[in-house]
Order: sequence, then structure tokens, then C-alpha cells
Amino acid sequence: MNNGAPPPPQVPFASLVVPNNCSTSGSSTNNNIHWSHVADNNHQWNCSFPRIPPSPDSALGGWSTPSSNLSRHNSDASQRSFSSSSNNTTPPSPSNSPLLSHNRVVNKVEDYGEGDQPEVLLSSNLTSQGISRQQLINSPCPICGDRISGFHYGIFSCESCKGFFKRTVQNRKNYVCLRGASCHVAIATRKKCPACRFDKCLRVGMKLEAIREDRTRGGRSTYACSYALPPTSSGASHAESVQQSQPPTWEIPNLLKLSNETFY
DNA sequence: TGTCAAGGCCAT
DNA sequence: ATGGCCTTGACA
Ligand SMILES: [Zn+2]
Ligand SMILES: [Zn+2]
Repeated sequence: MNNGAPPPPQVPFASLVVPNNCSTSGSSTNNNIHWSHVADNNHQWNCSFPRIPPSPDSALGGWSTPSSNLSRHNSDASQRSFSSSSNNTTPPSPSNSPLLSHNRVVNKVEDYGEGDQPEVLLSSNLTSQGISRQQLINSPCPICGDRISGFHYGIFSCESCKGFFKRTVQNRKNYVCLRGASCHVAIATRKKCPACRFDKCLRVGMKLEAIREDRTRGGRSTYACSYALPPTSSGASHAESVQQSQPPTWEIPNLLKLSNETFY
């Protein structure tokens, strides 16, 4: 809510971790995340609709498609390319159930020659051209700009952001930004404000459901739930824009539920 | 088997 | 707390 508020020079970069019961209204939106998922022994999460394995389709988070729903039956999308249809008739409505926010198929797998493909991935490119996995993996991490190491928790991201997201969710961290929740997250500053970093993780499409509550390793996950990402106004090219303080009305995921620990 | 995304380990 | 590297394991 403090958007636009010039960051006080006093506090360089800082964030606090507060107990979950401490409703951190205002800046950080982290505390508004409400989710629910039930994991069974097979890394599957019971949602309101058929389980669909995750796939790198539309996986570039931030500057990717407006909705991050995953919609393919085969999670092995390596070596493929993706073309997204620019046909987005339904702007994700945050009002309805996030779990059902899945709607149209945004991306479709296609075979794409490895010929002339743009190096820089922009929103416009993604929504109008075929994107190869190679391109995706060669593009910068949508969260911090570092090198992408693979497909993690629903998007292509770097190794550090993968680890950060995992730790944050697993350990039920609840970071709070002290600078207005609009810190720029870059490779050089990503350590400064975990609150804004985590916020960005979610904004660009990392999935909470991808974190296994039972911590089982290996195998393949089949999460499909996707909370509607903030519209990101289909015109916005950066995921950098200030979050639209869209108070989601999701259910609280177990992993994100309370933690009375106080860090920092 | 190979792939590769999820969790674990551990030096910083 | 961070992040690079390792191990795991369902699926193709
Ligand atoms: Zn990153
Ligand atoms: Zn911040």
C-alpha cells in the first residue's frame, strides 16, 4: 500500500520476519496468501479439478503469460518449444476460486525449428511467438536475473531463487519488507530483502503447491493448482511493476501456516 | 536407463 | 541465511 512512497534512506534494505499471527498489513502481501493443498504419497495435490502435471509451458513467470496455469498431461517438456496463443479472453479473476482459475489453454506445445529465435524474451515475444525450452533456459531468472538452472516450482528460475523459495515455504518464514514492499530484486540485491524476493517469486508464478509437505524426494510432481497471478496488465512487460495489492482470498496452505519463530 | 524437478547437504 | 552441488525417484 505504500507504493510510490520513496524509500526512507535511513533503512537501506531490510526486512523482518514476524510471527504469522502478526498480521503484517500494508506492505508485504505475503501474509495474505491463502492456500490449501493436500499432498498424498505420490506428490499429488488434490485440487478441485483433475490433476495435471506441471510443465514448463508458460513458465517464464514474470514476463510470461498472465496466467500461470499448467495444462499438459506430460511433464516432460524438455527439448520442446512452446507457442502461446495470444488469445487470452479471460483476464484472471482473483475473485473466484484460485484453484479453478485454470481456464483456457494458454500455451500449446509445438515443434519449432531452432533457427532464428529472439534472444531476449519479452512478454510480447512470449505471447506471440514460439518459445523453445532452450530459449527459456537461456533467459535470465525472472526473479533476480541470474542464470536459470532449470524449471523450479512452476517456473524457470535460477538455483538460488529455487533454494530461497524452498526454504521460505518449508520453514514457514514470514518476511516483511521495511521499505515499502517495492524493493528491486536483482542478482546483487536479492539477499537484501527476502520479503520482496519471496513476493516476486509468487508474482512471477512459483507455486506453493510444488513444495512437498512430506519432503519426499525424486519422482515427478503433478501439481496443477494455480492461483491467478495478478493480471499484470497484459501490456506490462516487466514483472517489476508494483504489485497491485490484490488481496487474494485463498486458503492457507499448510506449509505457509503459522510459525511463531522470529528471525532477523 | 536417462531425464529432471524435488529435497538434502554444507561451506560461506 | 545463502546458494552451489548432490541424491532421489516417477516417468518416458
Ligand atoms: Zn533468481
Ligand atoms: Zn522489500
